[in-house]
Amino acid sequence: MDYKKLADLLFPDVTLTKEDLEARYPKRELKDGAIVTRFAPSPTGFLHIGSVFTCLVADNFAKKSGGVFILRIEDTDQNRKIENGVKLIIQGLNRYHINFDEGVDVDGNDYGNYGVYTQSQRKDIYKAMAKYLVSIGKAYPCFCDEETSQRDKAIQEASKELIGYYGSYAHCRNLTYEEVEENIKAGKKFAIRLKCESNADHKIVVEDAIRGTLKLSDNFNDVVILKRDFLPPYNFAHACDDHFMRVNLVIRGDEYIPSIAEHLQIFNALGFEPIKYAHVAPMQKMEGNSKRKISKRKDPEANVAFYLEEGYPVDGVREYLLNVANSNFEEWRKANPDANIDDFVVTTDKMSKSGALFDLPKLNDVSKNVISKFDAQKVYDLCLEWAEQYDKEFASILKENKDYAIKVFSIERGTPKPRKDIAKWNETKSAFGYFFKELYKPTCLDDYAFNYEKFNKELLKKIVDKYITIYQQETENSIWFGKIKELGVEFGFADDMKVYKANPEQFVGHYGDVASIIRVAITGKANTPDLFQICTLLGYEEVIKRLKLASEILSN
RNA sequence: GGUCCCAUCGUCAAGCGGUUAAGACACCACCCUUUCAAGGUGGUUUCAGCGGUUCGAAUCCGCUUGGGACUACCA
Repeated sequence: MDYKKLADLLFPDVTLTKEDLEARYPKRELKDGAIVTRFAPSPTGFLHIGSVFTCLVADNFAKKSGGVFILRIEDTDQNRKIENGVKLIIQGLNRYHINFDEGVDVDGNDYGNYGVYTQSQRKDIYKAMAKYLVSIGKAYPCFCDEETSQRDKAIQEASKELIGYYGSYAHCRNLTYEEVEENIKAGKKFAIRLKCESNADHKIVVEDAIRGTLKLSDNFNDVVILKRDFLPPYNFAHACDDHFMRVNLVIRGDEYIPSIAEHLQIFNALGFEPIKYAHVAPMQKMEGNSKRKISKRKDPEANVAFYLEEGYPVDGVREYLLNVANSNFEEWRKANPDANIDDFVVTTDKMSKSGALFDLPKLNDVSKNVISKFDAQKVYDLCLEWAEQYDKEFASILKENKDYAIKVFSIERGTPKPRKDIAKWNETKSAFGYFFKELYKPTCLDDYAFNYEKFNKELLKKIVDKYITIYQQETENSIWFGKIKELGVEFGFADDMKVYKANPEQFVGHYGDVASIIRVAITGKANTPDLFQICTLLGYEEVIKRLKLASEILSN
């Protein structure tokens, strides 16, 4: 068989050669150990949080090693492609401060010397390489239709044989030149298949950067490397693109582990150096008693939009994800509490082999810590940015009361032990809303269970009423608090915690309880920052107004 | 079904043949207390099971169980 002739018959228009491509995409001149890697999404839906995770890791590898991080769009499946898919991905990634050295921008323009970076525009490369494989006898045209493969599959299933296109099921593997020519003349469309030289009994051993040594069964299938539409499936595009983009570490989800053998076979047939892999475990989610991969369909938290909507600060999510990525991150953060997150070096050997369960409470904790370190201006800016998109009412209140709002956010901020009231911006309103007249809702004090039988409605009202008569705008916290204590003593509360603890039955409660009553009366909340500062910000009139309101509600 | 991957507290996890089996989140208790938080201290809870190898196993090897992935002209 003259393979060269066959190749020309199949690809009469293709003149591009492997040598041309090797020359067009020369080896990169980078320092030793530089990692060239890529993120290669398919524009088939929203941006998945797992993608952000993988990108964070990949970006870190590339940047820290003096390498390159590439964005490549894998849009060879024309059926699953969605409108604006690419834009969605890039914008989402940019929100999380992930930037590429080469790739495609939001407007679809390429940047970098190893492009183009969109697979549907790289057809000439795939065709050239497919032609090359045919010309050296390592690939062949396949005219089989879907019916044939369905039928074969049914037979294989029934007889418990391996499922695939191999052996006697590889109908087109040994077609003669004349038969191929005849089919083409008849107008039959064809795909290109790799001529597999191995079998399932053969085992291969692969070193994975995360998994370590992997023992896999070899591929036995004559896999399709060029579909009937002459676009490659993932396997062939992966080999051609990662080779010619001079990628040296492929970071991808572990669902690809079973196809490593197939991919390496393609690299080998092509005469490419085998590539290194790092297979990342996917994020998981609890369902019933078992874990499962976090799913685009079922889980809102799979979509990065979820975190944006909830108002998780970008730095909080990034920090959480890094926490999941590398077990020593926490240690590093402890040692470098104020360091920039970008200074952390992610390593493959510290990456978990099994998928981490997405832990929202942990995210909240991380996020609270991150926010607690922001200054008031930053809290204001980020919160407003969030509110403008997701809570217009709150946004306009923030804008109208900018200086005031910043003062609110300043309470106990910038201290060695800053408050940790909020984990995400959508909590700001409920945590600080009472500061704003528009959002303050008086609450019935009696609804609060103070856990003391003696705390009846009448007593509460008496305390509030009395406080109204003695309240003054103080300049000193100590004076203000002294009055709270005095007020308590008058109604039988202890003004000394130790005395109270020694004989709790002798008192109605302690000064903390008095403060709580006043706190709820003024703010409608049991948990707030320092009440004195709140009163100062609110101003005398407003405080009195609210106390009167509280008293009124109690008399009903 | 076949192939492969994975398995330490409720969750994230250190661990690499000898440890009282770290730490973090969550939960509980206590302490501190000029309120609320924060903080401090302590606690509950873990090596999936069974067999080997070894003086010695969470660690190495088998099997079992459980979970997951793949099994497309999807990626």
